[in-house]
Amino acid sequence: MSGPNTKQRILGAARTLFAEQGFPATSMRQVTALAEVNLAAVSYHFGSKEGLLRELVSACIEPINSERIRLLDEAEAAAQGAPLKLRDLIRIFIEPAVRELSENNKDMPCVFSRLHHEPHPGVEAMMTEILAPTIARFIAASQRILPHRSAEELLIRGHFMIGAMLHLLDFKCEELMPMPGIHAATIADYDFRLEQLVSFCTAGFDG
Amino acid sequence: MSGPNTKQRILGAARTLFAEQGFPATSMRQVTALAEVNLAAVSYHFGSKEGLLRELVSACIEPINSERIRLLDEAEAAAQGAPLKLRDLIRIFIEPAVRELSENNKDMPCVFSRLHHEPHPGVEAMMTEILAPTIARFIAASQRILPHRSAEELLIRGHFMIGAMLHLLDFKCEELMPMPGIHAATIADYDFRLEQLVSFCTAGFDG
DNA sequence: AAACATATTAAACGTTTGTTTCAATCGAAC
DNA sequence: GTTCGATTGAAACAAACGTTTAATATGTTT
Repeated sequence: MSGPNTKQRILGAARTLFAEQGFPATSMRQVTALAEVNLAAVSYHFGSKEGLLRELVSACIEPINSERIRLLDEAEAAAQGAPLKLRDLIRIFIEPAVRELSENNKDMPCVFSRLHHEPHPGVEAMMTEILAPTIARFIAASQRILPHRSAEELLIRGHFMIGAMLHLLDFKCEELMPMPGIHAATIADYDFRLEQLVSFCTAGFDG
Repeated sequence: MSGPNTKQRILGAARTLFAEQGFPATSMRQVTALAEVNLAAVSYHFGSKEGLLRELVSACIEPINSERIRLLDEAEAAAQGAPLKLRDLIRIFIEPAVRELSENNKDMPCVFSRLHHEPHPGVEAMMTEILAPTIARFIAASQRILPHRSAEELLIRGHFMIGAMLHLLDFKCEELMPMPGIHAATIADYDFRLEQLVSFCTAGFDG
């Protein structure tokens, strides 16, 4: 029994728990208990714990990534061969990920961030496989904007941008916030975060 | 028997394995096998698996952190009350961590990075406890340098800097590198990485 | 109504986990 | 040389792990 869609419930519970505890520390019994389904349902629907992870990974990454491609296609078509503005390019890369933070499930970006750092070999390969075309296009576009910078400089700065973005996605406002003179609500605001990150990376890329 | 110093061997093995696989995915049997010591030695010397983690955390963080404090004291004394240069302040924060990458055990920065993202509650508390004074001083110093920026802006940009730095520390050159026209040796060079990161963050902080 | 693939259940599978036990061994102080 | 605390060794502990099994229920097709 257990509700109309067992598979979706498992995915939802896994998303929450993987975000909170990480993949290796989360047991299938925790997942199925939270999803209120039978333990064997994971093996039945996903084959294994790793199969569940792989399906969750694509569900997390694919939408963000294809939105990036879509925005990039759109912007490059509108530019008609001219280089994009650096700030626009960076926003195209960052905004789809940060937007998940405010719109959809708030666990998703946290999983997204954690997966980037997950030492699990299958996940690493999957991430790079999905992200490689996007990164290649991003580097190419940035080379047209900043022709005086070497490919190595742009690549490593792209990595800095990803690191800053992931750290923001994984950022719980409650943690480091007992600081004097800090208005927590300001930092919690998604638009503030997004604009700050875009500004930081835009300046950093050409700095 | 098992060598002159069982405790050190366990710490070394744990550092390697935690860096490769993360804390939850690493078993005590793996650690003691690599360290070539008896399984019970972990409980004897560290009380528990978590005790081992906690001791490893301080061993990883403390030297980096106290070096930051030392450099900051030194620079502020030399400045005689005048604000530091932004680039110098950022270098003070970044260089001690990146230097571990080139000088000491190459696993250490990877653990350091991974610990920042470890959802383990005890570790999170420990990290913030150790890092809080340093971050507070860094924010205060940056406020003197960039008085036109709000405390919220500086705090969140400090977070971006930490994210970029951690992502660099966790960065394995072999992973994303099969890219056309990229000279891998350039990116592998620690001085190149450090200078790029300092430039990126310096520009980003005031961008 | 009978047959069917699909889905869910409860129970158990064999392993592996972190930790403990207790005897054996070590290294110095007396 | 003996005593004593500190350390190591081999073995076992209960608990939790991912996965599998066989039986039951469900809903659709003949």
